[in-house]
Amino acid sequence: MSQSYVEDFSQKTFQVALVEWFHSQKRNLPWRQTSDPYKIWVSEIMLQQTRVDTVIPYYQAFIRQFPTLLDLAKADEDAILKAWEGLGYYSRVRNLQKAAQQVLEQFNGVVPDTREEISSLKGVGPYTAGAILSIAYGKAEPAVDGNVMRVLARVLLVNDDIAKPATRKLFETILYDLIHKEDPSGFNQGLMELGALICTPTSPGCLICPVQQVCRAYSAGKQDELPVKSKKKKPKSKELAATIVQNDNGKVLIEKRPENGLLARLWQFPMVEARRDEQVNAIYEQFATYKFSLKLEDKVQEVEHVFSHLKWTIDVYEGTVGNQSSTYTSESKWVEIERLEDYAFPVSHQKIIEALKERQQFEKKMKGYGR
DNA sequence: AATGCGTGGCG
DNA sequence: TCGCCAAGCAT
Repeated sequence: MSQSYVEDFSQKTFQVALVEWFHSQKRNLPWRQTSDPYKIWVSEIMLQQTRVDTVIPYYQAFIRQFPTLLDLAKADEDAILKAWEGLGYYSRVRNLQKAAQQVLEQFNGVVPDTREEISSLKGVGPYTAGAILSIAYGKAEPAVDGNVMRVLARVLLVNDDIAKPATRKLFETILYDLIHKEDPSGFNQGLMELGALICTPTSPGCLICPVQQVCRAYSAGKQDELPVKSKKKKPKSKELAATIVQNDNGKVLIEKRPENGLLARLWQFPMVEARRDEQVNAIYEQFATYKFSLKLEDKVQEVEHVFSHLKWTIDVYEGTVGNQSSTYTSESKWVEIERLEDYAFPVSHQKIIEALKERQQFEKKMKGYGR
């Protein structure tokens, strides 16, 4: 019961201390310079599972490139993916664009200000809905993220496992009571800011905490035991082979990843899943569907790519083809090495591309000495 | 409810 | 070196 958690809790003291602390100590972040719901929305999507320091440059570039909801709605998919390159969770930006189009079609171009309407937008879940409603529109709606659950688990001494979906709902219920009705924006952001700066996952700064006097975990000396969070499984390993195929124009072959799933719609070098001892066969089999014949050369690199649930080991090979540079599918294309930067690749491939360019430089130099 | 979906930083 | 983490959402 949420009632039992806030019963005998000095709500007003907590609210006032938190909000005053936030307004005096808050960081000066780019998305705090605007009241434009679209820009606040973009920042909230970027900040999902992503650190502030990582987001800042992406946010600034994104807003410069897509200053309004309309600019985003009409942009090319390849352009928005390129703007998101390196941020991860790429479905976020595709959902964001779909949602921008939804706002144009269904809400006359205005980001809606009710929980029901805003929750109908692609990629806007309970947290993001509450964040936009409170920060952009001043509505007294909870915004429960990992910071908020950690802070409240400590302050209110909640022992529920914060990895369970039901626990987020418990905190939402608590917050409808606990939220500061006159300054929901400062209150919600204050909870998150406190979690980011003071009430950190390890070694929380209780000695300088603005709500130390009302914190139940601190009173009980349990701030290091909370929150309770069950562990994730460790990523499963897969072995893959990628091939850098070059034609005699010096262009390399890239292909677009599938519509859905991991790294959806990003580009990559042709890649197959195969154990080390079967990779050469697997590669030839893969290229049997193309209209040219492949001459496979050496393995040149090995790259690790760790996801939250997967671990790839990619062996990188080089290969060449003759004149015929047509390809079998429309989702593949030949690209000059200098133009690879126009396409959005996963981070593993940025390492591969970097190494490829270094090899090219080296060969160029050796050729110069040879003559 | 449980799982899939990225990346970089840190102790 | 490596597990854990950081302003979650879709299915």
